[in-house]
Amino acid sequence: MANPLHDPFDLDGLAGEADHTAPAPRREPAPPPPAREPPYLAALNPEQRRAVETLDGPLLVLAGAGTGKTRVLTTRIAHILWTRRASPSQILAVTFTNKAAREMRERVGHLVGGAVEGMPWLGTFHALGARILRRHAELARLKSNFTILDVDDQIRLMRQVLSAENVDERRWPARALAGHIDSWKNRGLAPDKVPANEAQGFANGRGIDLYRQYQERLKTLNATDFGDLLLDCLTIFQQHPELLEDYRRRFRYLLVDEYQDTNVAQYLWLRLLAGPRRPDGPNLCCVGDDDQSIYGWRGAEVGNILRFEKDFPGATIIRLERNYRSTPHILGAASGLIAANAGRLGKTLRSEVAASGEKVQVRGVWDAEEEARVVAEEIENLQRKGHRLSAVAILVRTGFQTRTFEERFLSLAIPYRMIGGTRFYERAEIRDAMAYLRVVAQPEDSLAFERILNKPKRGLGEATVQILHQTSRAQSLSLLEAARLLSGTEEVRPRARAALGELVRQFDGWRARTRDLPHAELAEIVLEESGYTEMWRLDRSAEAAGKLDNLKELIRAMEEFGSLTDFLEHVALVMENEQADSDDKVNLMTLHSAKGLEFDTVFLPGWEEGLFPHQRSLDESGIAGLEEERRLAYVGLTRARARASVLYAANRRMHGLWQAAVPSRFVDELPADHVEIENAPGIYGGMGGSQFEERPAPFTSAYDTPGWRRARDARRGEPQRRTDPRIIEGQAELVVTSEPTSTHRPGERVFHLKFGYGRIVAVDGNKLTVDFEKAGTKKVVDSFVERA
DNA sequence: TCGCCCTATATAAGG
DNA sequence: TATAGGGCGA
Repeated sequence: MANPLHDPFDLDGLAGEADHTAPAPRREPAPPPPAREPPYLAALNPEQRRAVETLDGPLLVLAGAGTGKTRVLTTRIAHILWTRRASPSQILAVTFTNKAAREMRERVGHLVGGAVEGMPWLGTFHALGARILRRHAELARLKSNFTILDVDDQIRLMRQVLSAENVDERRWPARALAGHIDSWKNRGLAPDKVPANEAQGFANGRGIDLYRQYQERLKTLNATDFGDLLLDCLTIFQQHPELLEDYRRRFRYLLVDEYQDTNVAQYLWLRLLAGPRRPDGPNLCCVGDDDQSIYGWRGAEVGNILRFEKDFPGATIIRLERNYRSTPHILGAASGLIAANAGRLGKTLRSEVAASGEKVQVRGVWDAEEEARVVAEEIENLQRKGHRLSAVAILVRTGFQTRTFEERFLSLAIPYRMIGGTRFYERAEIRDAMAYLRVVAQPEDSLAFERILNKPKRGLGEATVQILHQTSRAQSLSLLEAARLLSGTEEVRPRARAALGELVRQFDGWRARTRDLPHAELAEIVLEESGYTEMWRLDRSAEAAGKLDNLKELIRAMEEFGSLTDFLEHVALVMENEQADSDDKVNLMTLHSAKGLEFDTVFLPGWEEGLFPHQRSLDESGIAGLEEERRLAYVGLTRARARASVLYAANRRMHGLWQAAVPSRFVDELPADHVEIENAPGIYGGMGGSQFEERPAPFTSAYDTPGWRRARDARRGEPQRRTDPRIIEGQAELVVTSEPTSTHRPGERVFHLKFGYGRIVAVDGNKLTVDFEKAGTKKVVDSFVERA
């Protein structure tokens, strides 16, 4: 292999590059651009056009929802190519999701007439990070065929580290450590850079040490996690400036999508690649919308976009404020809502849609079942009027909310599709199959080896695994090599010894055949000979058939790739198995996965305090969390072209407990001019008239939100009181704390809003087990019952 | 070593 | 409520 320090771009394997010849810094005079005005410019509005034509210097495009952000990005790339400012391989274009990358590639291809195979540097942060890291793997103590571990593997590896260090896993769960490490990596912090005081809370201050050990284990496994794909790049760039310089000269244009979602590591990565501003340095263009920053919880820093002018002096800022998607009412409602957030760059979206359209519908319902019933009914009405189901979406805050809708749709035979759910490559059987292939491709992948060691059952249990680990640690061997060693010694029982020997022999055989067999065929042989498929064939359970189908699908998917390595890379970085689903179905997904999409009709259920804004968000991040939730609401509303419908339920079952719910403060923040309120009769008034007033005092004050006040006032027939949206309650008030112990005693007769009268059977903290007269025995939280 | 049962736990999500 | 992981008995 060529020395990557001196000739990193030679490994590209790209044919037909314009600049293959000159490694030295140079900027040849560009050939004159074609005289004729490019056809794509005519399709742009003046601001978009300026964003496309401002090619020199840092540029921030603040693109509000529905203002043609992707069009600007893709047209800009086309324009760079058209004006001969750079060849395709000199443009770095980075996105967050594979979907966005794919769309960008397609649209650029469409604009420049097909040939964009030459854009090797268009992809997600992680894909591009992996690409760079594979070229310089040895600088990060890796081999270029390193494995990219998924979250599942990460946790298992951390468990191993924790148990090796005798850390009590019940007290310090691996998940929590994973969380810490992830957030350090998101902030670009290698173990030696983590501030000492930060890990105090974990395992008696051993957090950083555990982080270091985890990194060591990764290196011995020749593996990285997702965070390393960027973090290792940062380290390499910092330690090898000449190499960074090569990349800076290489990339004449940098384009970044969804800049508001970048975390610190991504920001540093971009800054390093952009370098100081200079004539031969790259030109950076970031596109984003601070109002759509909804990934703070996974490390995104809105600050990055807010700080752009400071970070890149002399930056041009262009606002795209013409919205081509939503009607004025929908846009008015969304704008009014988001105005309650402080610390925005500020945009005034104007609707370019002629029809004023319907107002945003706001509707209170009794519970989730009614919510689903109402939505399904409206969808059927739309369908009767000739609307397509695929133009309808239901956007929920949390995953569990989809269940009620699914049940309703199933019983009414309304076709629907779940977007986001469990992904193909996360299924257990797919992971197992992948683990076999990973060991074939990379025998040092001991995590994969351990995963399939006893799948199917080979009589290799806990005891054998322990000995394998000891041997592997003592002799610095991979688990596979440890197994090879142990299969020839007396250290394990004869049965296990034979099984180990057989497994090692099989892997040797499969590995030997990688060269002369197509990889999909080899995979079939591996799964067959290992007995893995047989295991599922013999399985009598209901899921077994589906799992076999999935395995077939896996083989089919493999056929589309050039090699086993390519396929493994794809799975690690893409996770989803693309399925073209053009059928006419209702779309069901979380608000997070709806970003970037649009629909004629959007239903937004579950606008209740605690669910949306989500309690956890408020507890963990206070006002910042609330503002992020509000941005999420903004994203939800702005998905709608013609119709948006907000719903909230008076009662919701969460974690198996019934909770009385109050309307979200966001409901109250929607400007009255743009909404039409339609409360189902009796939701916040009829029933007994006591559910708001006769609560214990601490509960009432905790729920003193605008939405709650509105519901209460509406009930009293008083005029609605609008609170100044800029005044946000202090964090303490946002936290709903349930009383730790109940004042209720077994034997008491109580009344519950949903279940009626009953007698307390047991008291556990604030949870009561109540034997209801009509509803049977239920567990409820004490604040939802009153003494009868 | 396997399998069952109990209990603790977590509910946002992409690469 | 649903599930996953740990503990314990056969």
